[in-house]
Amino acid sequence: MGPLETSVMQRLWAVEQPQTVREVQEFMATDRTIAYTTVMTVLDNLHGKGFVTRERQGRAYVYSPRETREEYTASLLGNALADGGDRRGVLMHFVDRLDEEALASLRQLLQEPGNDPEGVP
Amino acid sequence: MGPLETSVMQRLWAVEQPQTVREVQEFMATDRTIAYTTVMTVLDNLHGKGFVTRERQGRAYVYSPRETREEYTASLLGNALADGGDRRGVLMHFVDRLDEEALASLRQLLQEPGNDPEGVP
DNA sequence: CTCGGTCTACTATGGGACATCGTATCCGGG
DNA sequence: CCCGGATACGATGTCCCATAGTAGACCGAG
Repeated sequence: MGPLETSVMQRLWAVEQPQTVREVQEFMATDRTIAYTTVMTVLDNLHGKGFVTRERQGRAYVYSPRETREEYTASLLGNALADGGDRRGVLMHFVDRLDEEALASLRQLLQEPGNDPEGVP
Repeated sequence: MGPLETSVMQRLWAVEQPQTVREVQEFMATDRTIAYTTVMTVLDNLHGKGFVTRERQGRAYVYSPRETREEYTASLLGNALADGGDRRGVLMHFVDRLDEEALASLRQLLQEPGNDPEGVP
């Protein structure tokens, strides 16, 4: 994903409501100058790549992220881990560089036993 | 990093000894046809980007990876985590998708208290 | 000392992805 | 029916990567 595509995604992630092209464009135009059609193309590309979904609302499309930002980032981590060599070695260096806050989060998340898929009626 | 650059790095990581351009080229030429100068350019680019170091050995350079594959991958994970939104949320989804083996590694790594930097004379 | 082979440095070209936007077309409301 | 806003389509420029040729440097063998 290129930088502009990333900016657009971050905008979609930042607001709750699905956004029209115009809404995204107007927001981005506060920082930089950018044509309506540029934003439209980017959103269309993101849709083609499956990063966002869209739905007609009247005449316009409204765009929403397909995954939350955190889900998406977690996928990136997972993929990198999957083809990055020895997993144990990778994880070792990874935790080595985490700060205390992240370590605390991780420890807690690992304690909660992955709520075993028992009968939860 | 492009696919060819990745292949070259993986070769450097796979062997222990620093490699000359010719050695890398000969290895890659078993799979595909690739010119000596192509491999040279790639190694030179990787050097320019800081992914490999090189040293003169006689007339030729010998190239070595700057980091181990696992260190490099761990950096990728770290960077993704750093600018991928709420870290706790990311980690939650991340561990959710790990298999038992990875979870076991992680649990063990987190138990070992980061050998406190006490006086180790 | 000179020749030839090997190595590097420099340069060039083509493809693909991204950023950028203009024009043409379409459609619903007044 | 016509207008304004929206989309669809396509064109262009740039940058990075893959690919490789050529020229020059250097070293060892006669």
